[in-house]
Amino acid sequence: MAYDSSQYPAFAVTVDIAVFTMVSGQLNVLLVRRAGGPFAGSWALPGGFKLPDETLDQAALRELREETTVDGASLLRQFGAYGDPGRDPRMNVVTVAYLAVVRDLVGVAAGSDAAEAALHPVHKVLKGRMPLAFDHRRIVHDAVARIGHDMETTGLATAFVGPTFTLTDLREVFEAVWQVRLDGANFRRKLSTADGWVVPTGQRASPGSEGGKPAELFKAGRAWKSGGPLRRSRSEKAESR
Amino acid sequence: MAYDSSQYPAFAVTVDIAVFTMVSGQLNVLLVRRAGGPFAGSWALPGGFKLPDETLDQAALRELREETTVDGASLLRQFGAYGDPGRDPRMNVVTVAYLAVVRDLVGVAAGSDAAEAALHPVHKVLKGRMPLAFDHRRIVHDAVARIGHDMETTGLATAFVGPTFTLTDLREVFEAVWQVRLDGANFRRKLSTADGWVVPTGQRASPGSEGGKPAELFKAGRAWKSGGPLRRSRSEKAESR
DNA sequence: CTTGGTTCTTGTCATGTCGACTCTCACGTG
DNA sequence: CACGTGAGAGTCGACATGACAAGAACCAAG
Repeated sequence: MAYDSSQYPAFAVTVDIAVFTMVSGQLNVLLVRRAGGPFAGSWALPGGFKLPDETLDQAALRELREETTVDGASLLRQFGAYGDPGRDPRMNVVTVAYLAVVRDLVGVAAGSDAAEAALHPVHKVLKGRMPLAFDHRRIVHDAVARIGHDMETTGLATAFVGPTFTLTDLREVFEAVWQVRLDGANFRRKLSTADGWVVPTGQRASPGSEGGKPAELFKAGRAWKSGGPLRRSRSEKAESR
Repeated sequence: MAYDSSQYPAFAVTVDIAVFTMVSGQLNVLLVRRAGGPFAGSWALPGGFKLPDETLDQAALRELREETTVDGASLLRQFGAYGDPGRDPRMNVVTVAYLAVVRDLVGVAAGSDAAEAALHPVHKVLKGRMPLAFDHRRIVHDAVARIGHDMETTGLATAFVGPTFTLTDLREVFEAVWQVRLDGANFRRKLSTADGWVVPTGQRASPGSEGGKPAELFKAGRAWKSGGPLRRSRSEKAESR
């Protein structure tokens, strides 16, 4: 068996990154409008070609910085590879998909390869008739499923909130991603039973215009390193989203 | 932006498959001895190059059949992509890793690209000093972690046992993969509380040479479609394996 | 055929967790 | 200063869990 590399099919390898954030209680995903090439003008996930001298993780980080102004830092997470024939009309492309969760997406700007960048509610992207380039709709769908799953087994939920947060902030993350309603009192009991989920800061948030008792501000504890505090019930998990 | 495919770095894309099975209460992985090329003579995961006109899933299925006599059927599961520079000395290769779980691995034979195929206990591969080709040791490590994880959230555990099984058979799967000891009585209670985990067949297994009451034979119920019956406790999950 | 050892199976009990609910507290608004 | 609102604390019953004990069904040795 000879190892002439020319006898094996050549592929381009790309990375695509699904960046999620919370906008007024709704899960949103960052999309860019393609400036050229196939699907020009369509919304797509930010991404680009992997270079030979970088790892996949590094490529994802680089592309995210190039196409948007998001600095994904350390919360990039690979979750799938997509290589169906014909998924890119130009050539054979296998893409490795990453997801990231950020809390503030204020400086969303388009990079060199993108004409525009904007946040879109996930439910509109998945359920509505909003065509995405390539198979990116499927990738977004898988990413959302992965987020819901990882919030059970990792501390991913804390990535949606800031360094300090109220329990209501955190609860709304679970409610939005899992599409459930959680009892605030039980949520507090679960999170504050001496486990290290949340650490009180002593400060209080100022109530909204509708009044109410000011909520305590917490920061995330150590327990999130090895899992999440809540698990979806079997019936909740069966939801299709 | 021009779309001349020659201006983008070319990669070879491969699929590697980690096939796991249970041998006398121990988790084993199927490895092949490389017949030629880099790492000739070393043990490696079965795998090979993806072709342009097939999906990644199809490539994994094909390679598994070519290099071994395993017919992985529908239980192939993609779990990661690996593309570090230099992981293959020949060229730029990105590999997409799959895992499979089978119950009977009697007809293990080497295919065209492999000189030999054999099962190896996972703990020897990971902890002992058994060098694998490329970064396959890391891939096996990730695959084992994924199996342990998926056994909490999918019905993967049932893939280790046959169409009918005793509760002890099934319990040993959890014990071997999670490296824990489970109480047989509580395990039975959990699995048989009218949920549809196990369905009695009415038959009984014949006890081993050491005697004992013959165990009931069950078949898997519907509940495994949407999760697993057991969850690891936080302390168990912290184990490094 | 009896005895001991082994495994499977059923049962019990104390403890812990979970969902649902009520009540009080502290704020803003009219 | 009442009132609405959201935060936080407490209660209760249902259920799940871990630990353990005891009975049932088999094998093997004496």
